[in-house]
Amino acid sequence: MRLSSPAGAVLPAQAPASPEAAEEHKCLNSELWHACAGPLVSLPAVGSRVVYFPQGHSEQVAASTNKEIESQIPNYPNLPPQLICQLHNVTMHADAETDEVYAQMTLQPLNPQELKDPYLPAELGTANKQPTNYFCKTLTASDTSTHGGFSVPRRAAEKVFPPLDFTMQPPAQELFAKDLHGNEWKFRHIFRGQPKRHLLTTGWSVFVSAKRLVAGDSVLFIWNDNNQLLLGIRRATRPQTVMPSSVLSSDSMHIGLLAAAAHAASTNSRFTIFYNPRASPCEFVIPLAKYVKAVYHTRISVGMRFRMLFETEESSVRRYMGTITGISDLDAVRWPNSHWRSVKNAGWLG
Amino acid sequence: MRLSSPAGAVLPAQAPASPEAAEEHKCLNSELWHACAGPLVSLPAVGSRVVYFPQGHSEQVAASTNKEIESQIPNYPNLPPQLICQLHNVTMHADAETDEVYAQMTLQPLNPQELKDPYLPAELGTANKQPTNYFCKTLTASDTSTHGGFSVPRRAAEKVFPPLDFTMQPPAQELFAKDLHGNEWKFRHIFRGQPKRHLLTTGWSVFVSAKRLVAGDSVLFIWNDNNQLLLGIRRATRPQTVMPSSVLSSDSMHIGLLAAAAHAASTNSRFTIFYNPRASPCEFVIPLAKYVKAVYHTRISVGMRFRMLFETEESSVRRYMGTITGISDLDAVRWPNSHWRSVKNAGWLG
DNA sequence: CTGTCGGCGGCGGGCCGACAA
DNA sequence: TTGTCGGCCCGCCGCCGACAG
Repeated sequence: MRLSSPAGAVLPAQAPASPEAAEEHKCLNSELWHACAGPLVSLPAVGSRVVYFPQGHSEQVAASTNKEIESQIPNYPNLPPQLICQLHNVTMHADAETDEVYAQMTLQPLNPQELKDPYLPAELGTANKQPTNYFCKTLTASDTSTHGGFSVPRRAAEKVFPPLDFTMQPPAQELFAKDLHGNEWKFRHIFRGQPKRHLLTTGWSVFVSAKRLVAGDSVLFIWNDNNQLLLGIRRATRPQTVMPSSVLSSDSMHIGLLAAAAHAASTNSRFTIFYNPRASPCEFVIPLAKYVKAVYHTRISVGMRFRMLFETEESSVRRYMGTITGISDLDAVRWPNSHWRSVKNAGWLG
Repeated sequence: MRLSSPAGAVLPAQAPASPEAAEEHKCLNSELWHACAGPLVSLPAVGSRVVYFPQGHSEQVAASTNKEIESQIPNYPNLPPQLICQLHNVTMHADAETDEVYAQMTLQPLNPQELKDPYLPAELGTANKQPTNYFCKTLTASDTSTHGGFSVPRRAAEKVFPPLDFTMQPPAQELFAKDLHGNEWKFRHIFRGQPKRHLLTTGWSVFVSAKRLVAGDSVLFIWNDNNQLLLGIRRATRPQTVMPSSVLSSDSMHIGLLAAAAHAASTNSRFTIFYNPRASPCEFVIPLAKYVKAVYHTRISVGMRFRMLFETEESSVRRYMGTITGISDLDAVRWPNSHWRSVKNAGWLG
């Protein structure tokens, strides 16, 4: 028998007896999930009211299946371009194969009288506070090579890792870090070399192989309030990384998404969607209060300057300014009066 | 840089410049596809008329997403339990990750007048003739171990591989075999040991790692009429092997499947489905002629004995006899008068 | 005939400091 | 401060025949 396969089947230290059970019942670490998702991703609060954009959802599915939307899709005249819903449930997940983070949301369209309820300020959505004791490093060729280990940036090691005992020569310790699935990984952390530097040696290459990391991907360590070390990854955005599903045609998926929303809207019943923050850059479920504020309380007009937040490679946030050059519907036939991307943002780089 | 990753990224010898292009434009080797699919899987002929069972399709999707069908799904009163369609296109595919074979079909529901056309005998579907010069072996622990190579059954080697030059000591040659994606794999074939036996040595472990084969999986070699060696795999049916998609909820997928079929039926337009022969044991697209013959020309009654074909582990076909114990609809509320699995086959093992 | 094992040789994984950017 | 490299050691990959079922 192939006992320690290099092909990702390597068991991390102290793997739980049943990973599926852990995935199903235990709550995914919220801090780590948000860190992997990035600073710009926030999830609406459970119980709050949100606006769901079928068109945006459709774009995400199109991006995930690498298929542009065909024109064969039937019209759903009863499905409005935006659906105001009660958010009954939000659960955070991570793909078992790729560790890609995504969220599952249970939505219920509201009937006209429920729409009249005043909204609470809390419904604006809680800000996604990134953890304080964490660092994120983009892997170099040396980091992912089999020739050596992982070079830890000095400040990062001092801030995030437990302090080394410098009376030892060389100073070294064992680190245990939990990933999104709750699996624990063991690394040897050593301070050596000339000049001295922090390194992760034994255990590192197993992690790289199992997660199939390549140069350009990023790793992320968090030291949380419970004195636990958490470990996440953010893969570099590689083109053509997703592959078409062989379960259902992309056309049927699009129809399913629309028909499910239309059916839920007509019967005021719950439906379930997946939100992949890193698969497509569009949030298609946003807090109702934020939407109302944006659409009704702000007067948008051509020539107005605006501000956008962008995530840089180092995961900091930068601001860009632009000028609005036009306002129109993207697809006026299918989605009349939709506010989805109705603001043309051409010129924002100028 | 990690030049030869063990995690399936190992490039086989003479890989095509663009695998995606090969996958898209070149036709998958039909012989190999059918061999991997197994002797009981046959595809209807392009241009023929077929019967499509939404209920069976639904079962496949349920099996692929590991989710039982929820009751939230709307009714499609205009969608009959079986849909007679023109089969416009059939393409054979293989999953890029797992090599799992599946077929894509383009169907168009027929209008009432087209239904009156007499059907041709050819529409019964061409029998799936398995290739003659082939062998299939279930991998042992030794075969998948890193300790050694692959032990080739003697008769298989003599029948399928090119003859060795027995004047050499030991007799040996290099074999090149193409997989479903058109990638070529190189193996050293040697006849040695005491007693003498055929072995694949150098190159074998790379193949095992890349395809992530484990003991219990099967490999399949074909020597075709063009004197090419073809190489396929059949994975052992492992429970819980498929994982839920994070693109679309399984509920939405079910709705999409039904809504797509209903829309196509009402407009007589084309729709696309995927058929995964090894994911679920149910053929939900069958030749019209076969269906007509089975339903109308055969009188099915309780107590009647019948015959079923089964695929054994060694891929031969065995026949079992049984007795029909009852006739009923599986889901009389949702699918009244459906012939899908309307024959209860309890007792067929007796 | 063929599955598994002990033997063993050699490649490459992986730990080290040197050096330079 | 940290990315890459030469040096080097040893663990395990993988080729061999020996056996036995």
